Amino acid sequence: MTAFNLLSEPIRKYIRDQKWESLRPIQEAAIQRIIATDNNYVLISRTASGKTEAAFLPILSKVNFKEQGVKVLYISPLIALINDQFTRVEKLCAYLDVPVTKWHGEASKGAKDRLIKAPEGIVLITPESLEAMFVNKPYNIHHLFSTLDYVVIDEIHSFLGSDRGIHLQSLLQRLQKVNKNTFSTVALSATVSDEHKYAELKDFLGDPAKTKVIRDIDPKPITAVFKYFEGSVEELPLDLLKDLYIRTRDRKILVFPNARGRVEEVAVKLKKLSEKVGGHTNYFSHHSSVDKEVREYVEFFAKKSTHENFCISCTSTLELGIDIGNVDEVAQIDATHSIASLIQRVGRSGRREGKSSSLFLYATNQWSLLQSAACWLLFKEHYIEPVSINSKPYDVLVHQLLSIVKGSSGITLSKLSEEISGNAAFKNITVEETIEIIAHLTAIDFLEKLGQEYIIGIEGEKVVNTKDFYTLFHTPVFFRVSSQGVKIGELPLSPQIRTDENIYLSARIWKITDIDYESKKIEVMAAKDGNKPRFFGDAADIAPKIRETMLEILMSVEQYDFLDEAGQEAVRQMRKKFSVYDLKSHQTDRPLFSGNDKLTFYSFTGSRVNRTLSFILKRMGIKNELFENESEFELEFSQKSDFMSVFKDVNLNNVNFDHALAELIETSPEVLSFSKWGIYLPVSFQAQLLRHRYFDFEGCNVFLQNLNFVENQ
DNA sequence: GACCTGCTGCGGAGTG
Repeated sequence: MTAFNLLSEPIRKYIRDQKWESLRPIQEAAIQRIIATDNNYVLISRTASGKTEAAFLPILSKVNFKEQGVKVLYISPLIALINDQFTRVEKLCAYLDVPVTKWHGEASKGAKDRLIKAPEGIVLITPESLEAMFVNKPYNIHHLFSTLDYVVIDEIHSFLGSDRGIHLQSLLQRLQKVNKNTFSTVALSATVSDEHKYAELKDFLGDPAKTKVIRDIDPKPITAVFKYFEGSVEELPLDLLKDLYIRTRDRKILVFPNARGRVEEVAVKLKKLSEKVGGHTNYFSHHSSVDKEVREYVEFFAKKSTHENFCISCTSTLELGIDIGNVDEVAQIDATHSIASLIQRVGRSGRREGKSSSLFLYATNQWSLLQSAACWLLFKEHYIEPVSINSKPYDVLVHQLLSIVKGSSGITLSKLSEEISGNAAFKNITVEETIEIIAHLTAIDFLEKLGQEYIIGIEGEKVVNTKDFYTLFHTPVFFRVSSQGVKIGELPLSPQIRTDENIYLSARIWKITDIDYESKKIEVMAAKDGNKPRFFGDAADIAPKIRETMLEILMSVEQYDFLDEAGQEAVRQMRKKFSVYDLKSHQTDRPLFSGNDKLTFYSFTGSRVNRTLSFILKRMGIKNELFENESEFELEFSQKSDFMSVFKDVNLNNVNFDHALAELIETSPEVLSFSKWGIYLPVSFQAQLLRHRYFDFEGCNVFLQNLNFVENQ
C-alpha cells in the first residue's frame, strides 16, 4: 500500500487541499514506518524538505485523540520555532478537530489555563518550560502529560552533545516515568554525523534497540566562490565590502560574519554604500543582542518579501529552522567553526525545490582562508564532525537533584538516588557518586535533611526560586539600549560604553546620551558615524579533522578552481612557508620550526587537544603559548635538541591529573565558567568535569602517540 | 576578535 493510503481520511483531505503533487521521499518512508510500528524514529533530511509533516502526518493519522489527555508533545529549542510550527500544525489539526496549545514563556496564559481545564490534543513546549512545570507544578505534569502517545523533538542536533541536551534527555526520562504507557519518540534533524552509526542519537532517545534512523541524502547542487581580501581584525577591508555590496544589490541574501560586532559593521557599512548609490535600504542585522521585536520584524520582512530584495547580516540566530522564506544566496565572512554550521548556513539558500544554492566565502587572513577551504572540502565529502558526549554530566545532575527535590514535598535518600540511577541521562554516574554529591549539597545548605527526607535548603532556595533556575546555560548581564522609549537591543558594559560614544546596533548608528548604571539602561539618539560594538564571548572549538585537512591542503599541490586569484596566491604563500618541512603524512607529521631564540610547533589538531597539550606541557615545566587560530605553540627553547630531551618524558602517565586539575581550579576558578551548575560540586567532581568537558585527555594521548616532529630544512 | 538557547508567580494597573 502506498504511504498516502495509509493516512487517515482527514489527513488525506488535507494533502489534497494543499494540492501537493506527491509526498517527499522522507515523508513516504516515515509514514510507512511510523504507522506500522511503535519504534522511535530519527528523521534526517535537509532544511525545508517537509520533515515536520513527515512526523505529523502519520502521528495524526494513528493517534486516537478521542481519549482524554494530551496525546502528542512537541519539543523545540526555540520559541520562534514553536510559533512557526504552531501555525503549520494548527492548520493540519483543523482537519481533525484536534486542539493545539503553545506552552512557553511568552505564550498566552489563558490558553494554558484552558488546557489545564481540559487536557487534550497537542502541546508545543520548550525544555525549560517543561522543567518549570516539573519544579513548580509537578501535579500538572501528571495531569497533562501522563497519557502521551508520541513525543516529537525538533532540531535534535541542536541538543546533541550539549548540557542542554542532557537536561532534555533527563526530562524525557522523568516524563516517561509518569506515563501509563511507553510513548514513542520521533526526532527531527538536519545535520548529524554518522561516524558512530548514530549511536549518540539513539542513546538520546533512551532505547537504542528500538530507535531507527530514516535518512534522505538528496544532495543539493551547490556552487562556492571564494574571495580573498586581506584585512585587519579591527575593520573589514573596503574592497571586500564593495564586492559584497554587489552581491546584495539585487538579491535576497544572508551574510554570516561570525561575530555580533562584525554583523553590525557589515549591516551599517553595506547600507551606507547602498544609500550612496541609491540602492535599496533593506539592510538588517539579526543576532542575540538585537531587540526581540526588532528581530521579529526582520524575520517578518524577509518572509513577506516576495519581490523586494534584502540583506540580513546575522549570527547563528538564523541558522536553525525559523521560517524566513526564500533566500537566493548566502555569504560567509571568514571560516565557520564547524562543518555542521556550514551545512545549516548553506541550507538557508535556494530553499525552493530544484533551485541550486550559492555560497560566497570571503576570507580576511590566510589561516581563515585555509580553514574555510578545509571546511568546504569536507562539506563536499559529506563529512560532519562527531558530537562529543559528556558521559559524566555531574553538573546537570546537581540541577536535576534540586529539581526533583523541589518538585517533591520531601524525598528520602533511597528514593532520590533511585530517581537518578533509573535515569538514562546519568547512566554512567554511580550510585556512590550521586550520594556523595547529595551529601555535598547538604553540606553547603542546598539541601536539608528533615527526619528521613530531603528538602531544599536555605542556600538552595535562593537559586531554585529564581527564574534563572530553569536553564542549564549562563546568561551574561547586559545594559538595555533604547531611544526615546523605543527598544533597540542590548550591550555589555565595556570601556567603549561612555556618554558621547557612537556605536552601531540593530544596523543603525547611535550616540550614547545617558547611561543609568542602577537600572542598567543606555539611552541613545541617532547619529551619522560610529564604531562597531564590542561583545565578549568564547571561540567555539574546532574539530581535529578540520585542522588535519588544513595541513593536507598545505601538503598538496592541487590548484583549487573555487579560489579567486588572490586566494590562489594566499595558498601559494602558505604552501611556500611550509615547504621547508618534508611532511609525508597529514595524520602524524607536524612541523617544528627552529629559527631565532624560540621553537614554533604547528599541531594541526582540534582545540580541545591543543588546550590539553598546552596544559600538560606547562605541568611538565615546558613554558608555551598557544595561538589557537593557527594551531600554533610557541615554545621557550632555542635548540630543538634541548626541547626533545624534555619532551620525550611528556606522557599522560607522568601527570597526576587529579592533583593538577584541582590545583588549576584553585588557582584559576574561571576555567569552570562553562558550567553554570558545576560550581556547586565537590572539587574532585569539578576536576572530573574539566577532564571530560574542557580537556580531551584521550584525544591528546592518541595525538602524542602518533606525533612525528618534522624539522625545517 | 570569538554563537546561541529560556523564564514562575504574584500583585497591581488598565481594559472590555
